Amino acid sequence: MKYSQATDYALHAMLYLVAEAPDKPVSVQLLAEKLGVSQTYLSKMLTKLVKAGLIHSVSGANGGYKLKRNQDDISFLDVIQAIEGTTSLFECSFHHDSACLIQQVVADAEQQMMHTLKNKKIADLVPHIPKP
Amino acid sequence: MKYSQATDYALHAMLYLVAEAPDKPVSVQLLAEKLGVSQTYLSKMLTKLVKAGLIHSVSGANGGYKLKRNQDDISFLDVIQAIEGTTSLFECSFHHDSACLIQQVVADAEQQMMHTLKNKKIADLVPHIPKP
DNA sequence: TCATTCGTAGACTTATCGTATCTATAATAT
DNA sequence: ATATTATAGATACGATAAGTCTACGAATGA
Ligand code: SF4
Ligand code: SF4
Repeated sequence: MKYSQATDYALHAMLYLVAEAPDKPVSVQLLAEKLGVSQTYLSKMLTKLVKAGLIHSVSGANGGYKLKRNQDDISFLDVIQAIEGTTSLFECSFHHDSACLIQQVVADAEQQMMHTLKNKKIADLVPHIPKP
Repeated sequence: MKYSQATDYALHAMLYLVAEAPDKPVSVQLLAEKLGVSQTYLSKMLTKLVKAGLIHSVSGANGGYKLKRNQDDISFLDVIQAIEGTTSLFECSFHHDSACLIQQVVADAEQQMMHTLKNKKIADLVPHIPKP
């Protein structure tokens, strides 16, 4: 069980947007080049981020993507859930109890993780970006 | 991103073993019937649990599986890791920094979850098993 | 000893999902 | 208008999960 590689791309793209966040939108072409991934594929993830309300897209010449919200509001959880979805980590196959304990234990644990990811903002690590 | 269904089966099998834990080993045939899954498939998971040192197998007539450790020592994390493996939730594609922050944030969050799963023992919810 | 019962292991098939590409379309700046 | 850029859908490919089948080995008991 792993996060998809798409999440990896999305996190890096967001980090770039937050770090270099100018007024000008940055094109998927530039981002894709930085990340070493194809434009068309990366655009799928960016579109998901748009639909999640994290970034804003501008069509046409000199268009691209820029942040929508205040950058300090964007957490790791936001990005991850935008890509991976919000379905819970564990779903039992039988459902014979509405308040089942196995499910509840795993859900609890997942909540712990989500809490940490929610409190960590992308902007938090801008000062520490490693050199590519 | 979800836990595999195999984890679901393994957790239920363990719960059954802990709850009904007699001296006599319980056969995969019985377990498979209880869980509504084929014997051969379930046996794969049980074999993983054996290799992880959680249960003990007895060959031959009247054989089967029984707990190895003290049942109070068996945590959710033990079972989950036996099935899913122990590779971390997130691995970046570039690795240009040995102490990368993106990776570290996610790893931290995962640790939170693992901590919760480690403190929760299978035996904890024996008193609350729902009726199938 | 021999047949029966039961776990182990590997090869194998099938289904599902992540990864990736291509193409057509809509929106916008110059 | 034309070039530029995001969006959407179809499609193909590959990896992994899910599940089956069969042969083998170990223990029991008759
Ligand atoms: S015991 Fe809980 S997790 Fe298992 S099948 Fe029933 S409701 Fe689902
Ligand atoms: S920034 Fe961190 S997570 Fe991203 S590629 Fe570099 S080391 Fe990996």
